[in-house]
Amino acid sequence: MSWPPFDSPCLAPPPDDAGPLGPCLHCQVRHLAVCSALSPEEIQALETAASVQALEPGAVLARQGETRRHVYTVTRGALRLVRVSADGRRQVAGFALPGDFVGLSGAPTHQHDIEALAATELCRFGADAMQRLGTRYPHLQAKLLERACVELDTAREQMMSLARMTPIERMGDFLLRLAARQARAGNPGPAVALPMPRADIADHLGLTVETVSRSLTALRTRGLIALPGTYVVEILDPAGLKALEAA
Amino acid sequence: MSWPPFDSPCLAPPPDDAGPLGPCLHCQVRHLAVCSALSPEEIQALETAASVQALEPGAVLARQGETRRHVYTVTRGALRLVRVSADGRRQVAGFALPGDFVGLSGAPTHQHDIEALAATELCRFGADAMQRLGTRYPHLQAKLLERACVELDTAREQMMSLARMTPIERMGDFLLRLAARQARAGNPGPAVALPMPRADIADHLGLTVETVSRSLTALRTRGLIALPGTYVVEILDPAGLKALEAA
DNA sequence: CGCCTAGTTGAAGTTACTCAATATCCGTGG
DNA sequence: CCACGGATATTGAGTAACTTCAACTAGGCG
Repeated sequence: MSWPPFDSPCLAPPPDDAGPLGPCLHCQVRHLAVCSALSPEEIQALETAASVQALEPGAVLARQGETRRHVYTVTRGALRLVRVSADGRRQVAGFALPGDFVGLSGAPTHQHDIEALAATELCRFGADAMQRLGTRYPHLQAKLLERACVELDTAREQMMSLARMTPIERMGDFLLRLAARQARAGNPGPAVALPMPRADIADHLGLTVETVSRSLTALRTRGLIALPGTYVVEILDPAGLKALEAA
Repeated sequence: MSWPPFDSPCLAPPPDDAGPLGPCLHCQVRHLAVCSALSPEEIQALETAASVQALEPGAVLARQGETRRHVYTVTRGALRLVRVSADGRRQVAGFALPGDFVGLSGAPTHQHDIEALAATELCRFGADAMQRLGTRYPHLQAKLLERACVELDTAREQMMSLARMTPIERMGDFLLRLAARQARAGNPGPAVALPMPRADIADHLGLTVETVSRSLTALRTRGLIALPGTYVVEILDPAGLKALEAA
């Protein structure tokens, strides 16, 4: 099995004084701090509860049904959240990129398989430690809640996409969303990396691989995107893509 | 416009000593308390921040794009969360029944129109008051977070349904889910009330009204459900319905 | 009692899926 | 370094399924 090439930078470049926890954990904590406006005390508490974890492409972080013992924040790479039904139908609930939380759920067990799409690094927090921290630092928990609510909004957007958009519109929506996330993570350009194979996009958008391929071709034919490589999309006409959805 | 008949009981029957806040607020607070194992102090704080709101069928609680000033818990009736795109495509993100929270979102504005499907009563909390309460009572905020995570799980289930199920399977899934929610609210029987018209079910499941109608007929023909009235479904064979989805 | 809205049922038309063949990309081994 | 092999992606033709369009039925309110 070969995986799409994908290397994402740390969210915030590690400063020289990264400290004993190493650059990646540091930048993750910095990221959390930036997002949450945490106090030094809170950051210290987070750092104490965290540990770093690395995954090879294809590695499995968790399996559907396993007990949820940790929550994670992604610092590098990419993950997919996959659900497979008894008869083999596959659904990719989402992709986790640097800065995203993974493992948030109301259930005591994981609701998805969580698999690395590329070389991935995460910060791991014990679920109960996180809960204790949340109780001790309400501000932190408030940010977690906000994060969950944003995820909720995203999921509902995705529902709209699945329920009411044509394949081409879904593809455009997906690309714009991915571009926005990569922009937030520091990738400015029109080139968007696709860390996942076509099959994952298909299972994410409720389509077949063939339809995904045809949709990409259609967008290229219309001059909205370019496809310099299998796993790279250049967004030539963001406004045109956006217009697809609304129209 | 006429609305499906729907009357849901208060979650917990109001005791005689309902107090100055009235029976419905009382039972809502009791509900929150039961779900959250709140302390008397926390309950008192909640009651102080809350006020009751009633809606006629068809009344609009909020419009997409409006500033979110409140969060609500439903004590009676039913609501729908609707999103309409620029070109008129409609999506019902979900239905809120007694015991559900409404208004949770990561965005500063409402992401959906929120409309009453029946005579509805809610408890209203100021959004910032709620935030203050959450900071002051971490336990309460933890419950809110859990609630949001459960919503997130639900939304992802819905994604699976939209992406990978046939119309008949979606219909079965929807009915089972609705039955489970009504069971939790105290309705035990095989009879499930549909507080919404067919068009709302269609826009919720990503189908057309016609397909919804045909799916219901198909389920009835297979002996899985009965349709004693337009807005009532009897689930004759829950196992058979469940088997549809997995198969 | 009649109109109007909502729901059901039927026939035709699109659209995305399925099946099949070809092309391309990568990693491997000669 | 090039050639090969396997997997992934693209492209093409046919089919099934859902939607669309249309007619009909049922129920509620004036």
